[in-house]
Amino acid sequence: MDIAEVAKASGLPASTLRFYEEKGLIQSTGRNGLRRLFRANVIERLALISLGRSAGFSLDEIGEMFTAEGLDINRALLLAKADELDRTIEELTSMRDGLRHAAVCKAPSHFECPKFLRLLRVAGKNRIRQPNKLKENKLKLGVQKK
Amino acid sequence: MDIAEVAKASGLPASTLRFYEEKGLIQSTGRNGLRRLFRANVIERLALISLGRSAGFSLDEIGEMFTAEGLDINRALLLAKADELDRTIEELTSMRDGLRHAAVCKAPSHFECPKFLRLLRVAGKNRIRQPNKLKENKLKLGVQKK
DNA sequence: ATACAAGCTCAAGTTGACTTTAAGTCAAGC
DNA sequence: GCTTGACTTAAAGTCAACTTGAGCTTGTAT
Repeated sequence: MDIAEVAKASGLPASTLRFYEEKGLIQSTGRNGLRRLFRANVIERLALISLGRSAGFSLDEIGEMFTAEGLDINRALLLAKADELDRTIEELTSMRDGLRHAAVCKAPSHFECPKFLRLLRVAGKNRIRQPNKLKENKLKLGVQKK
Repeated sequence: MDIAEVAKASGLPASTLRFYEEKGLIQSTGRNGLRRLFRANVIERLALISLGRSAGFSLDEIGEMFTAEGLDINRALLLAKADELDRTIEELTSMRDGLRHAAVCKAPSHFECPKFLRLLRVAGKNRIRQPNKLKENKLKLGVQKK
């Protein structure tokens, strides 16, 4: 496959594919002139990378996961990330409840509302970065049937 | 209060306070020579800002929330953010379950495991940026009693 | 044979939320 | 009078994950 096909199949721009290759996350298997050639299984790779990103792994972490040939998934790392997600989920949940309460709370100042004060205590940690303009993400992974 | 006191009370470095002032998120009420003076209620402001950040608001969004004097919270914005949190929570939950499953799954390739494939479909959207090195966040908000 | 769209490389730019640095001001203490 | 330390400013740096741009090369269609 050439880069355009991979881009289309994965939903990722060619620039990202080059970037991922440079980072060692994917490999091209040769060139046709200048042009990169990819094997079809790169799509699966990219799906895994996308998945990892969604789960909060950094590209570096993802890179450490697949060694040499094929994808060797580090189970401990997975479980650790799952635990981290648990904590995040809990915090986001309090946050969501707090926001809903704040929207209807009648206390004259939020600082006089006990729920709001509890919310303040819950916050503090767990700052969320604004995601990278995820305009429309159109990952078409129907994990192709050969 | 001078900037050092505010820094201590809020847990935020002075550089961040200057940055927030420049962004219009907090105000200093005057100067003693060159030195900024803050009113005590700036601590509450900072607590709100921290809260907003934790809930996923950008600084710009937070800035739009408190108009002029005092904090005027935009209820619609709050509810919208709460809904957004709901979606995020759902996705993170699938993600977490998927990770836990992947860690124990016996299928020869993850691509042969139906749960894993479902996980792949759930992902796609909702990329999480690595949080801003949140070494130790030590917000000491005991919301001071006058 | 020639045009041209699509690739290529390498370097620099973008974003958001800060942090760091360099250079300067100032009150207090020795 | 001089040092020290806490503060000031403006500008530059950081981080991750990409994106963009300039300028060059190529396979393929006319």
